[in-house]
Amino acid sequence: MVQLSKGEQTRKRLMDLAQEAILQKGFAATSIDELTAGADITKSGFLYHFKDKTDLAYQLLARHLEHHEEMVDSLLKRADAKSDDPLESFLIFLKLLAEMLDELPHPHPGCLAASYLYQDRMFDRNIRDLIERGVMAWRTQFKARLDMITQHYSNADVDTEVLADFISTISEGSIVISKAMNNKHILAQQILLARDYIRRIFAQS
Amino acid sequence: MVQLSKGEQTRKRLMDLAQEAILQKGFAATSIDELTAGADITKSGFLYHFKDKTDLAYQLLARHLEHHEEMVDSLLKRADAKSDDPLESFLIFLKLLAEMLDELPHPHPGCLAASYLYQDRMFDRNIRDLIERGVMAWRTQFKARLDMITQHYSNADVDTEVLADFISTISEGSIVISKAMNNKHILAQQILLARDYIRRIFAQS
DNA sequence: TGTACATCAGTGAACGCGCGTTCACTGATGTAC
DNA sequence: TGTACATCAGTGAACGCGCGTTCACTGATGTAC
Repeated sequence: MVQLSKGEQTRKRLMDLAQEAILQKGFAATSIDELTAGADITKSGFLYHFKDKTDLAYQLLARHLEHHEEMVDSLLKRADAKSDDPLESFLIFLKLLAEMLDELPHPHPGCLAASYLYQDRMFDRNIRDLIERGVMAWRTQFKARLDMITQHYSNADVDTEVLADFISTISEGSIVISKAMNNKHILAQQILLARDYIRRIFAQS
Repeated sequence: MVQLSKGEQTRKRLMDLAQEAILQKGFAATSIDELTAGADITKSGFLYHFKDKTDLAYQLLARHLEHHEEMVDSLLKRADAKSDDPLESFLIFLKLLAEMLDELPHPHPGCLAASYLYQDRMFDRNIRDLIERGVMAWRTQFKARLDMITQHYSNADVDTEVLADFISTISEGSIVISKAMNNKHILAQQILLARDYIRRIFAQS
């Protein structure tokens, strides 16, 4: 763990509080007042760390996308360490992802990008572009894996770009359905279905 | 089309404006003022139709779930008319759904239930229960279909409840990814993948 | 080692605006007898 | 056919509160010479 300075600690506390509140109530309903009350700081202290409220939104999204990328990279690496076969490795990755999500202590709080997308008129170009680049990065990463797989299993006729998006679709969709049903196991269940689909696509017939 | 009274027309205009605004900005950022300005009415006129702002939210969600149910029922009926085989009929349904979504003139504006779920602390029990019952209804309806299919194709080993949720997951997830990438064709692409998966599950080997 | 200055991490008061809600009232239309 | 009353679909003024932002200021820590 990196040691944080006093200012960085306050800043992190504000961002953590903000992320939780935004995922529960939305951006507009999350007030600077409630964050500063939670972080034991004044409103002016908040504005020392963030130039305004949308600056907070931007920083928060950037941090979220970074964390997400780190998490996926780490799982992909662990999967690669377990198999040299691209298909097998990707299936292991999906299994690790499902396991990780199922073992979270609380129900998944939601994806900040999805939350923003359902309020996107609140934000400017910069933020919408950041989301698009984020989702595009997931697509590119998964597509590269799937292209490698199709080279090894040429019997499969598949649009790897659409299939790459499928992983993102299942992730985002299962969060929504999990929230709706108040059932934290839905994420893992749905991801394992996607995994089964990919397995079937490339299964030798 | 049913003829609407003057009051019902105003009410519908308010609800249409509200739904669009909420899907774009979220509930908290959608003000009564902007709706009444759009509907050429005073704020007090709004409160004649809705007892308060959360009453609007409730009515809106109820209407959304009704519309959704009618749409799915109509597609299922059209599919049933084309085949007596439960698997074939379900596959036709998914194709009709994909076609319908792809032919929408504008990008899909989003699902009101998902929007609410990403702001659920704004709402009370009633609204959260309504969402849960809605998603549960989708599950029940699709599960019944899938159970019929498994009876005809007993070679398949499948959890029909999880697979029923899969349809909802893809629907919700593809809306999010479609918004992120600003590409309205993603919904149909993703639903056709889910369709392909179901076809493979029950394909004779 | 001392001093001057810069940066960090905030405080505190004030601002003006927009919000949801309350309340008393009203003209037009529908219904009972 | 006339009259009394009820309902429909609103108006208009006022309310108090919370919001994001601005501005001038400050004590503690770090850095240059």
